[in-house]
Amino acid sequence: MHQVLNLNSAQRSAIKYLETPLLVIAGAGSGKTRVITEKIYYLIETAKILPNKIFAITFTNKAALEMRERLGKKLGPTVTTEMQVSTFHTLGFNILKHDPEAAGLRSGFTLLDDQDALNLIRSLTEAQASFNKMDKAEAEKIAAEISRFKNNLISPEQALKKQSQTNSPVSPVIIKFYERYTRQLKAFNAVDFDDLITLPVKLLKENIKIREYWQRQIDYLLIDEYQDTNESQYQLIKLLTEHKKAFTAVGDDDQSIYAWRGARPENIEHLKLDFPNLKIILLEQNYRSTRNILTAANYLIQHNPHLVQKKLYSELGDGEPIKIIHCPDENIEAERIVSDIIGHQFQNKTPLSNYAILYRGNHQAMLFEKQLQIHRLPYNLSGGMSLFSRSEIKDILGFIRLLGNPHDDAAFLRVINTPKREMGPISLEKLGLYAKERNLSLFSSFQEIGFQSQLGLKAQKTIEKVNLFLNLIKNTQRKINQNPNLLKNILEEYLEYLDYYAHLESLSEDPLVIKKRYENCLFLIQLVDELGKNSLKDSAGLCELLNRLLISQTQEKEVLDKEKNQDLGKITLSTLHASKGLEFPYVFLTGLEEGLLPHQNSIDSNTVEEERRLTYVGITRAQSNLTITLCTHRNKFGEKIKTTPSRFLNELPTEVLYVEGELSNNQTEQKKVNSQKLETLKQLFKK
DNA sequence: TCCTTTCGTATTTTT
DNA sequence: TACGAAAGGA
Repeated sequence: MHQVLNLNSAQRSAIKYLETPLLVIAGAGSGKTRVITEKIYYLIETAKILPNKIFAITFTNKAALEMRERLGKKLGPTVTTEMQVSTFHTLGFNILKHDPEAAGLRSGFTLLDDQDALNLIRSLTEAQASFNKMDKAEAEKIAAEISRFKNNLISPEQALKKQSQTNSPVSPVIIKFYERYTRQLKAFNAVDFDDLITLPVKLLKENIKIREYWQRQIDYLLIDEYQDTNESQYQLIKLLTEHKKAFTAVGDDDQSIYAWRGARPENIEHLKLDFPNLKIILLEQNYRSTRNILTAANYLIQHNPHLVQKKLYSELGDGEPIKIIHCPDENIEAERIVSDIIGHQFQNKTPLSNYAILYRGNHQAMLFEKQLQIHRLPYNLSGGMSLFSRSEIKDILGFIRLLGNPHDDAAFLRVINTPKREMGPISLEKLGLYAKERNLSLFSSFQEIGFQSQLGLKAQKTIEKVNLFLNLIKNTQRKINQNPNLLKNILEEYLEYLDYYAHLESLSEDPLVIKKRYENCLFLIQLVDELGKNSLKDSAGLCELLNRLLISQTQEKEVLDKEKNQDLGKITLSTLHASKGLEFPYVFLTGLEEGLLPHQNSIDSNTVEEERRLTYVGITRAQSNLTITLCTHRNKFGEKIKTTPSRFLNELPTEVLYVEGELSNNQTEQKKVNSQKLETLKQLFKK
């Protein structure tokens, strides 16, 4: 029998417990990932469950990849490839792909990313005779409402019914949009990201055969970050496990920071009700942080109501007190933190990757960036735009999508006028109208004589240019069907044909940006080529390839990883949200001011508890040193405004705090202190 | 149709 | 302040 070493008793029992459904409440830094991977190992080695019957669900591709990596080290690559480690969305996609017709789709359906979805919603107003496109903010609101309906598994009809019965706060206009949007997706044979969960739920609910098929596939299910599940994801879990009831959910209610995106931490409570013999195990020993840091975290989170009482403890010693620094304003805050890092790094020869600066909103990052650039310190910025939402990538992706399915209207709209072919919104509206009347795709409509004569004589040039482009697509399709391996060449030729480099040059002045963007294009081509190497049979197969690319941006990760490994010497700049799951020896938690953390909107909408959890997440990122900063004044929309210290500061125990002298409230004085410090450092560096 | 100016508005983000 | 989107001119 396999021995599990170096684990505490709670971890061990979480790994070995198989009798009933299990919920593991895993505090920050309690070795959660370790427990999941060890459990999988245990399931295979001791419980003798076949690897391909073990499913593990995560929220992000990053987490899925990480888990795979860890398992690979332990179990070897062959076992790992058999295992089903995937995100919710990938699992949903696989379920849909297995039986597309039963889910009301045709095979080769298109996956719209949220930008496409947003554009689709915006285009719905145009057709509604009001000629002005709705503004972006409005569309985003509607998209969010639609998403909320979907996450709660409410169909347009149900929404309408509910609307008429109760005085629901959602306007009938939005439900109308929801209904039209759904119809439109169906017409395109397209799904959005939410559909990747909701359609499988519907399918499994209604179709016993398919439900039983999937239940048979899964002998044991593990769910990571359970507190982040929304209603539809929870239903999916329930449907997949209701037969065998063999699963482990791992989560932490105190780290639930995505309620605004539909996550329902109360699903922890639902699990108890739906599975009465649910076993709950708490992981409370923290292996990450010193005692002082954990004391602060425990005190803070105690101010939130709890269903399950949990108290993290550490055996790593008291460590340093938590430093609190008041700064006159945000510029000095940034200066101060950066100079502290420089000083500390110089004295201790610590790698820069040991430092993290955390903040509530992305706009705060700019100041830190500026300071780091001044001092030529390399940094890693969290978030940023995903490769797939970059415009240059969308241009190529749109072309590939059209090759896979010329009737993909969203893709058509994306590429038809980039670079400019004199096909502006007016002609496009005519085209859209023409297409709608005849129930044709934009691609087909444009080629009809009837439409081209509608455009009139002035548009001869436009027609010529667009036709040239449409013919290119048709010819390229033919080429791919003859030899799918030519894809790479074809795409490279396409860039040249477009004179895409020149196009990029017209968009930006910065030669570095232009180069980077062009490299992104080449990278994408490489990616598509590798992904399609052995699986691509014809142009229609491009659809699935692209869907996989959109759901799992995994390949991008590989490149990023290479970069990351090279830059062990980079400071991390991250939002609090993006910092979840990470850890750093030295953490700076910035901007603890009312209105910023907690954010003003959360104060207005009574969701300060989530902000407290966000702060809790921030504190528990720190391993040995935590510095909290706040400013007495902060520029807000161009105006300097006096701030109030965050209420969270009062919720920390004074005995673990070291508050730096209030005397430096004076701006000029603080500036002097900063520059003096830098001077001494410069002297030191010279030696 | 496209380029420039002006205006309005401001969390968090993954798939 | 700083960005993106609406509006107005060529």
